[in-house]
Amino acid sequence: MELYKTNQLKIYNSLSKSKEIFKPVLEGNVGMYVCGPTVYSNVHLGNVRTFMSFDLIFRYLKHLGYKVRYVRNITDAGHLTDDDSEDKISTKARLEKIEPMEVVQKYTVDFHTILQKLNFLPPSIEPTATGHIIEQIEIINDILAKGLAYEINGSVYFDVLKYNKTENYGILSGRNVEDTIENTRALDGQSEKKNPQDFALWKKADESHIMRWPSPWSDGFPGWHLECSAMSTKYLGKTFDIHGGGMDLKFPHHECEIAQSKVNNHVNPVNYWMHANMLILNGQKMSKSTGNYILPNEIFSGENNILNKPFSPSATRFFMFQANYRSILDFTSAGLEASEKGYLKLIEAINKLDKIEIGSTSTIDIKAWKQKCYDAMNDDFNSPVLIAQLFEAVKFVNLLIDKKETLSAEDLEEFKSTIHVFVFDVLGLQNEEQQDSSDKISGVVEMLINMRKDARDNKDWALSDKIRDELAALGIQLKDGKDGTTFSVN
RNA sequence: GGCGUCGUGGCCGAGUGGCUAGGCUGGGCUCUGCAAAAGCUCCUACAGCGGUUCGAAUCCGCUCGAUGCCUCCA
Repeated sequence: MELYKTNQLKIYNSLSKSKEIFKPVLEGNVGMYVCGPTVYSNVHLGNVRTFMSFDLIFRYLKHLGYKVRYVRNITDAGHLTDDDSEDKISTKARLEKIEPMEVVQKYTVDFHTILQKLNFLPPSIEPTATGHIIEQIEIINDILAKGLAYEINGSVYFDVLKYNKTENYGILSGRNVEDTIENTRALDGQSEKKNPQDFALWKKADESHIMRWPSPWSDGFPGWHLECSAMSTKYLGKTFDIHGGGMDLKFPHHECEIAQSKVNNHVNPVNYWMHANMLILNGQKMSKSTGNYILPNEIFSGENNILNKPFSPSATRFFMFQANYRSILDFTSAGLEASEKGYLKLIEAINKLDKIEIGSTSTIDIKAWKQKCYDAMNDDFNSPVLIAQLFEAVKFVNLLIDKKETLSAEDLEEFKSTIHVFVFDVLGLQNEEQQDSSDKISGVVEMLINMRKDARDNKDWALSDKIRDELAALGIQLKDGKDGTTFSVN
């Protein structure tokens, strides 16, 4: 039987601002859409955090036995820069003297490479905005026909005030349109709009604009909120289960999506809105536009001004999951170092699992422990609490090896498989320690351990300590236990 | 200015109307040739001020502080 039938999952819904019992539209199936990156520069760690949160959610939903269609788009057109109406992709192309689609390709590859290093599962569908121009034009036609958009000078804008007469623009972000009117006065640069809070569905391209498509209104490009509506509807239906993204997209982006889809399809597009919180650096949100950010590769290589040393992808992953996805997380060297130590401790325990001997009875309630792991994840994907339970498991492992506790064959098997499920399948961590110590290194170290044992038996402490210290200098730590010496590679 | 979120022990970070978070750091003990590892153990907390309550860090109000959005943004 599928696990989702016995696990009641609760999800925090941004729309209701409360945790709700998750019930998919179609039993056993989940449709999930997450706003992906705009590929005009390298993804920074803040971007990655959001995607990582949804990678965890994707992984857990799959583990529960749901058939998940996970759609994460690539925004390769459509974002306006603030100084003019050129879009971000073509601005960058001019700066770098290359074709717009070359920029798109370059940073899409970068995005995929980074996510692969961090052991992400690929989404089911990864559609691009430029691949769905026709669908977007269809939606604009429909909204125009329904009288909730208007055309001016070849551009089409969504009429927010008219929409708000019958619907609630601000339902997600808790705003009301009147406030928006008062407070966008200073920023009202685009005078062709009827009202400052109207947003573009289609923008006419000027002469210098390279990325452009024909449409009934002008040669131009789609507005930046439209692609998500078009692609989510196309692949997941008019109403689907989960829509995710960063907290900063709540307004206006997701608000606009709701408005577009409601007009287009007459139904609420999303049942559960999920928003991942921001990653903070130097007390400020990480952001490309302010320059306050760090790139994943800079973390892995150590080439940055923030961290004292390099950190592996799994250590970085572990750091992220030690905080809840809905909490603001502060990125610091000390924080990463603490997480790395915890991660290594966990992996070390996993590598020792095979040393546990089967006992005749069980002195630990493995079923109760396992249930706590599920309870944590069922409570809005509470990864920090799951990790706390995994550290309980580390404690168990050491006690079992010391024979201070015992497990029956059946319980031991369940214990091992549960650890593997949560550490590798759900959290998506990798056993980096094991990969680093090849058979050859293991053989050499085992030989040195034997030599050291002889020295210790002869009370030749000088030689014994020399072997230990020189190995330590190479990053190989020896650990003397009751049943001999083991080692770990850092 | 408007709409939000948050303020937990040395640090990072869960959670909750009365009952242990967890990790890192520091102290003690056990083990050990010594150390490390491992085990046990100790330390300290819920921004401030009021209110509700038998009882609040947890609910309500105010104050202070931080931060996000309101303009592209994960």
